[in-house]
Amino acid sequence: MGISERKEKQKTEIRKMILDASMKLFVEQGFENVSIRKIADIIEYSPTTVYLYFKDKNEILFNLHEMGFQKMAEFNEGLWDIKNPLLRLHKMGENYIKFGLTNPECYDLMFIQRAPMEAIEQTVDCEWKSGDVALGRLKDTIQEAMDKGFIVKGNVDAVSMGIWGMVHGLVSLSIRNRFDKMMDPEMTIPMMSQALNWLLETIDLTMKE
Amino acid sequence: MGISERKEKQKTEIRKMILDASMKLFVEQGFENVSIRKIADIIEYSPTTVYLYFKDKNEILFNLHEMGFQKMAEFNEGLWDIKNPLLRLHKMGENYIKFGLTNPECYDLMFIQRAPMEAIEQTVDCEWKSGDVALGRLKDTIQEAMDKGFIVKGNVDAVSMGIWGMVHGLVSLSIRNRFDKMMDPEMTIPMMSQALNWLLETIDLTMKE
DNA sequence: AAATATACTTAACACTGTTAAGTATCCAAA
DNA sequence: TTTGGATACTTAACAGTGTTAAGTATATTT
Repeated sequence: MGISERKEKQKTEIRKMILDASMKLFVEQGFENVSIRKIADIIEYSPTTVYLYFKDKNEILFNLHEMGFQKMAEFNEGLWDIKNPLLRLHKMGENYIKFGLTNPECYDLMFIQRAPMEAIEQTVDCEWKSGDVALGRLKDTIQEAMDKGFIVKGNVDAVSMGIWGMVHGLVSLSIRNRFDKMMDPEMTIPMMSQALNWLLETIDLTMKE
Repeated sequence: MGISERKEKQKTEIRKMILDASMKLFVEQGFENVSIRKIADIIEYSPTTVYLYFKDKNEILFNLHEMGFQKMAEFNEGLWDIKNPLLRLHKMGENYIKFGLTNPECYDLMFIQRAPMEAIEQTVDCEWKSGDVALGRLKDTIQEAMDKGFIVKGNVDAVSMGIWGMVHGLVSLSIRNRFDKMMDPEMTIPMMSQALNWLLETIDLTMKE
């Protein structure tokens, strides 16, 4: 079936064109400028054509959100070679914050915007795979730190949630401008590092006694 | 100048009508249904009249955000009588999470949406007073706990930021549906409590030795 | 009575996501 | 070769959004 194969290829090629255009708009003009009409302009098709390749805008934004996770994965390359789980946890937290602050729009789409989750809702398996994978790595690291007696043993799920909550809270308060009027802009990053250090030093058992 | 006073009163009365209508839409139909035209419909004026009383929609949303902080303050009444700063800190955290989860749209406007901060940006003093007050209370409690030797001494600003970050992170991940596909919906609230307890127990020096 | 200030409205601009209906183009069967 | 149908795409429209310039009554002041 050479013909239907070529058809299929064309289908995925136009899908790629749409996603490329979306990404271009996203990185060059920001989230609010990713509109169906502007995408259509770039790929030189009519706006309605976009709907022949994607169910709705949420599905496009879900794909951008996935690319965000890929970018984050690249950003975290080399982290998984770190043997000491506590040190790895430290670097993971630092990287998470750094990634969020240097890619605020990307982070926003991944962890704040509703659109990608609404796209998942209308899917068959209805799973947030990217999120699961990312949290999984955190859990594994914390489990390992507990097993080795580096931090106090406890509910891994709750502790993971707490640590993720803290770094996400710091990043999202920052990129949604809740720190702007609260403190010197030059101090927010050091302060966030300090907050993370405080948490990780507090749970660290290796330094004590 | 009785006449200009009456004028002024009328001005504030219509402002109140607009805000009442906005709040009505907000609580009955949700954030996405607060539109200038719908507000105008309720108060039985034309949409453009709204702009004679408010600079833009952001200014209206800023006012709703302020009402949110008032609601939160009422929610927290009785907290300030608690003598033990560590216990108070505990209850503050619990209340913060509870408030966020029971008033998600309200919380969203207060701590996630951009609109209120954009309204502040175009103001004269350019200060987030409500945020300052709320964080101030957290700082005071943490300072007190440090002074009394209940928790490890450290940078109050960083610790406050960390704790606020964590509770905000948990609430915002929850109300922006990042936990939905991650765990049993019935377990998220207990899990969040557990995460908070874990943090506060970890920093608690009163139980140790 | 005329001029001016106040309060409000109409109409429009420039957008948004989305859908129903219509039109070419290509491919296969009669 | 011609006809019929699937494929790919477009036009036009719906139902909204925030916002502004310009116009119109009404009321007040000169």
